[in-house]
Amino acid sequence: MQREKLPTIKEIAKRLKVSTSTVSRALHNHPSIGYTTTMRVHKIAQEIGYEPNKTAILFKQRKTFTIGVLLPNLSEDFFSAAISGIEDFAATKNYNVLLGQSLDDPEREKRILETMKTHRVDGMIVSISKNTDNYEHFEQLKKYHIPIVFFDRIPEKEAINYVACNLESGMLQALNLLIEQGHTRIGLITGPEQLIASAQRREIYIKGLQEKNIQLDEKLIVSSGLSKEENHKATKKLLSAKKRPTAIITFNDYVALDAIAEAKKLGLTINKDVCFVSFANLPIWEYMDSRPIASIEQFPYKQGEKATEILFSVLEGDDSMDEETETPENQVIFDSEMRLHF
Amino acid sequence: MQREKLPTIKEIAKRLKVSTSTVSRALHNHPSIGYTTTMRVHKIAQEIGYEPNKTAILFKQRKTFTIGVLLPNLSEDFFSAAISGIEDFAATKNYNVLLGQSLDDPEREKRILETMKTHRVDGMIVSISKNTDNYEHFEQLKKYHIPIVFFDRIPEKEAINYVACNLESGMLQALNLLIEQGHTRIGLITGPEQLIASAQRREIYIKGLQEKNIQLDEKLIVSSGLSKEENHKATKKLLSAKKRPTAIITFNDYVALDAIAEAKKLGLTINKDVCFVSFANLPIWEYMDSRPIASIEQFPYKQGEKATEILFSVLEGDDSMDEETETPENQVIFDSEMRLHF
DNA sequence: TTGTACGCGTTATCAT
DNA sequence: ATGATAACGCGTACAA
Repeated sequence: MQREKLPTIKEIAKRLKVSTSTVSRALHNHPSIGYTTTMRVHKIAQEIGYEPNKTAILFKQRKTFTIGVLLPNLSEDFFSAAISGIEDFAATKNYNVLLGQSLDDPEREKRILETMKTHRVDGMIVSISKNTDNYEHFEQLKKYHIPIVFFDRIPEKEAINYVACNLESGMLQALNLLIEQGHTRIGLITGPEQLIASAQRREIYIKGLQEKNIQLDEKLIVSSGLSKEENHKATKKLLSAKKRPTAIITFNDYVALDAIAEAKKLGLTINKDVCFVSFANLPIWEYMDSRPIASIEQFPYKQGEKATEILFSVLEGDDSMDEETETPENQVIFDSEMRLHF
Repeated sequence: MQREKLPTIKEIAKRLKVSTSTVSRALHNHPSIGYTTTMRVHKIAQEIGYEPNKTAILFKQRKTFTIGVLLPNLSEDFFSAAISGIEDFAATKNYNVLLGQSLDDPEREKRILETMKTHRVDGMIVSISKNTDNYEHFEQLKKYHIPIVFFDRIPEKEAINYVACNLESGMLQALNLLIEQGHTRIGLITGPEQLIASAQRREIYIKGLQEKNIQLDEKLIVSSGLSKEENHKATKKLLSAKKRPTAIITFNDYVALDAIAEAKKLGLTINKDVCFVSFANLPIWEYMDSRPIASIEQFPYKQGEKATEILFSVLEGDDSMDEETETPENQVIFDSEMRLHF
């Protein structure tokens, strides 16, 4: 079971007939150790291929120099971009990234959190699963002094650190664009009712229309469970109405893909009979002819990076008052931006 | 610097006025400990929220229950699928996944390997960077008894564990399909010369044509540095020749995207004037009208999963003879398969 | 059935 | 300038 022994400072000490403390200090170039001794230690260390045993150090220091990242999945472009941001930032601090995908399964999420906890990660960055409705397991971590920074999919709680993206700015830009282009019947495909993100989109949509004095038509708002079938259904519902919308804002890019496919199937020409605006920004859009006229960019890389930055500021801050680390600076909201595709 | 102290078995021992060993055994439900004692220990442990300190255990056991994963990037769909396979399998063994992206930068690759080593991961799964030409840093790990399983992008060495995908089966299927459909002038866009993958594709291409008695035209083989510009250039070179090919096999999906865009720009109709076959299989193809007629599927998820399985078989195997763990079973090659898109 | 003592590799503290 | 020793938290061989 036990793995082979690797060279330790003891070994070096024995060979040089000095004490382990001398070796330890020499290796850290402590000024109190004589030049020659220091040199000899380094030389032997080199020769026998000594590497400090981090597990021992971590154990002693009660730190792991590892941050846990828990997110729904890596297949979505959004999250793989986010983790790049996280990893890049963590690398600058010589931290490692322990990865877990919840796959939007609350049970899996809980299990992963559990292993992260027992592995004593120094902190966590979390984007919660779609179906999570209780946050007890996150509270748990607080007891163990493991700070969490949530990003993008954040729980509805007060005292948390988070990074998110404000959809309003981008969505209003998009609405204005559509209205300027003469669209008056603008549809909205939101996600499942229980998702905050769905409610948000709906509210901003309504607000935006009001600002421009456009009469709200409840029939132009439909929701989808986000499966392919439901996306198709939602689109069909919108587009086969008597007074069909000439533009549709979709919950995200994956919905947009299905919606565009469905619109084509219904014989409509994209960007002529009907055009789309979508949240997030698949890098692949530029290769597609039938694409939304605009995306609402939510900066996944930037979000990941910022979340990590916040996590480190908490980690490096006073541990003494770690009950209340959630200051305004630890709650960051980026503004989304509309990006034109044509 | 030091983090707050968490409950330990000492604490429990003190409260119950028993020895730490009793507590330790009770927590493991050791049969030698009396029922009441065991119960009392569990109760207190529960109350004060005791969690075994894994870092201490790992330190003692010289194991970390963590595998390191080093791959070029997570933006490519191929790798994010692969890591899902890895993570899923690792989870079944209660192992964690430490992640590192080389971004195809050999220096970064080296650094990541270094941190993985000092963090004493139990094993590694690696897909090497595009530009790596020396494998010393991998040899290093062997000294520290950290087994490596390579996948997909594997070094040209004998004694290694690996999982890869044999392109031949899929590519021959694709060639045959094209030939059956009447294509005789079939172009090939390979990658940079120094990549093994490029040579492979070239060889199989030539072999496939020979088998069907089709005269090889060297002009139909071009290589690209895989940047967007080079992809466009390579495509242009093929398609603007006097006797242009009616079908093109591209190095991968990203090349295909650029090639298709370029073909359109040249006024050609995809799948009529010219059609494409590509390696890998972007899930998004189905949403695109202008897509390759077929993909050569390389099963990233399966590769990741299998690589992890092999890693565990090595980890669980005899440590005694760890010089030569590379047995035939540890060198797995999947057959690629052609998948039609229409 | 329970307790004592030791070791894992390192560093910090207190001597010398 | 260097050495001896304790401590981090846990598991376990050996004693009682």
